[in-house]
Amino acid sequence: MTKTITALEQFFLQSGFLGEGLETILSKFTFKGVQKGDLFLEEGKIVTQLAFLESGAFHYFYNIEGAIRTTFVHVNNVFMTSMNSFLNSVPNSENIQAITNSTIAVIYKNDLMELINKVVGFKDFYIAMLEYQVSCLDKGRLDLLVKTPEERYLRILKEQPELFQKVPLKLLAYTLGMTPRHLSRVRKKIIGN
Amino acid sequence: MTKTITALEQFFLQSGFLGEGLETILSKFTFKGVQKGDLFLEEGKIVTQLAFLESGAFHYFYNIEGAIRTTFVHVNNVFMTSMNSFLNSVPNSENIQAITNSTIAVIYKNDLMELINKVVGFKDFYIAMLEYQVSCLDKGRLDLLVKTPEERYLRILKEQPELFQKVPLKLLAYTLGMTPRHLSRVRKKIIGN
DNA sequence: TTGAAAAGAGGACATTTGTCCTCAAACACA
DNA sequence: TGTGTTTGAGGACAAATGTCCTCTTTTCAA
Repeated sequence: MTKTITALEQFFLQSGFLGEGLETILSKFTFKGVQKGDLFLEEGKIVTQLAFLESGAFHYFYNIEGAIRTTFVHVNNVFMTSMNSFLNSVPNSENIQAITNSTIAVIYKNDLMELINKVVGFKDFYIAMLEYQVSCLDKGRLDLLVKTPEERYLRILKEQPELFQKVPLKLLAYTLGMTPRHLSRVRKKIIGN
Repeated sequence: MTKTITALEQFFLQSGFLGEGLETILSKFTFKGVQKGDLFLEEGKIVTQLAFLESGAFHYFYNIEGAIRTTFVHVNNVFMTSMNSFLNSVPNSENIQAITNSTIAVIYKNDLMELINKVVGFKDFYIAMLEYQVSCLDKGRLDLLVKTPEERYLRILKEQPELFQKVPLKLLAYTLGMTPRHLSRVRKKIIGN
C-alpha cells in the first residue's frame, strides 16, 4: 500500500525539508476545499492567511466601480495571498476567488513566523520565496510598461499555455492589461498571422 | 569637532545596527562618485552589485529599438540594482544611469551574502528589504493594471513631489506608462481643474 | 556672457484601445 | 435532455493615446 502524498508535501520535499522539520511544517497547514466562486480572501480585512494552491485555479480581482478587474491568476502549486495586506498588516483591497473547485492548504502568519524562527532552513526558504516574488512582480511590471498587449499575450501563450485550459479569456485579458474585446482582436490578428 | 555621518550609516543605525555589527556592514561598502549621464549598471552583463543611493538621482531604462524607455527613478536613500539579474544571475536587460551627479555606496553580492550569514540581525534586515520590494512592485504593477495614467500622475504628485525637482518630466512620463506628449495633456487638464 | 542643447507645451493627425452591442456556440445543471 | 447562463467573436462608434512636428523657455558649459 502506497502512502498518498500531497502536492504541498512534495513541494517542501523538493525544497530540501525532511524528517522532523518537514513534519513540523506540514502540521501548521490546514487543508480546505473551496467551491467555484467562493472567496479565499476578500477586501476590507487584514490578511493573516497564506495558502498553497494544492489543486484548482484562483484569480485576484479588484472591484472598480462595480466592475471586476482581474489582476492575477494562479493554477500551479504556488503560494498565494494578498501580499500588501499580509506583509504590512493593512486592510486588503483585493479579492481572491476560486475559478474552479479547488483545494488549498492554509497557514496563518503567526505560524509562518514560528516556522521561520524554529525550523532549520525555513528562513532561507522564506527568503527564496520572497526573491522569487520580487523577480515575478518586477517582470510583470516591466511587461506592462514596455511591451504591447499583443506581446504580453504571446508570452503567456508560450510560457503558460496551461492557463487556457482553466481560465476564461475574459479574466486573462485583464491580467494582460487589456479588455476582453481587445484580446479578441489580438487573437484574431495572430491566427491570421 | 563633530564626525560626519553618511546617509548609509544613518540608514543602518535606524535599522537597529550598532557597534561591531555596524562596522562590519559599513566595511563592505565602497563609496563612488557617478557623473551625470554615467551608467551604474548596463544591459548584457550579470549584475553582482547592489548600491545605496547616498545622494543624487538615477533612472532605470530599457533600450527599445534605439529609443530609451525609463521604467523607474530613484532619488531617495534607497538600495538599487537590477533585481532580476542580481537575484537570479542572469544577464541584465536594463540600464541604470545617473540623472544628476551622484554618490553611491556599492556592495558586491558575495559580501552581502557574507553579511547575511555572519552579522546578527542582517538576515532579518534582508528579509525586510525584500518584503518592502514586494510591496512596492506589487503596488506599481496594480496601478498599471487598474488605474488611469492621470491617476498615476496624481499619485506621484502627492506622494513623491520631490521627484519633480530632479527628474525631467520626460522620464517620469514613461515610468507612469505614458508618453511625454500625453503627460503634457494630463498636466494641462489638471491645471485647468 | 553666450550659444548650443535639453526640456516642456501643444497642434494635427493616425493608431490603438475601450464601450456598447448582438449573435452563436459551449456549458452546466435540474 | 432541455434550458438558462457563460463564454467568445466581432461590428460600429467613441475615447484615449501615440507619432511627428514646431516653438519657447530654461539650462549649462565653454
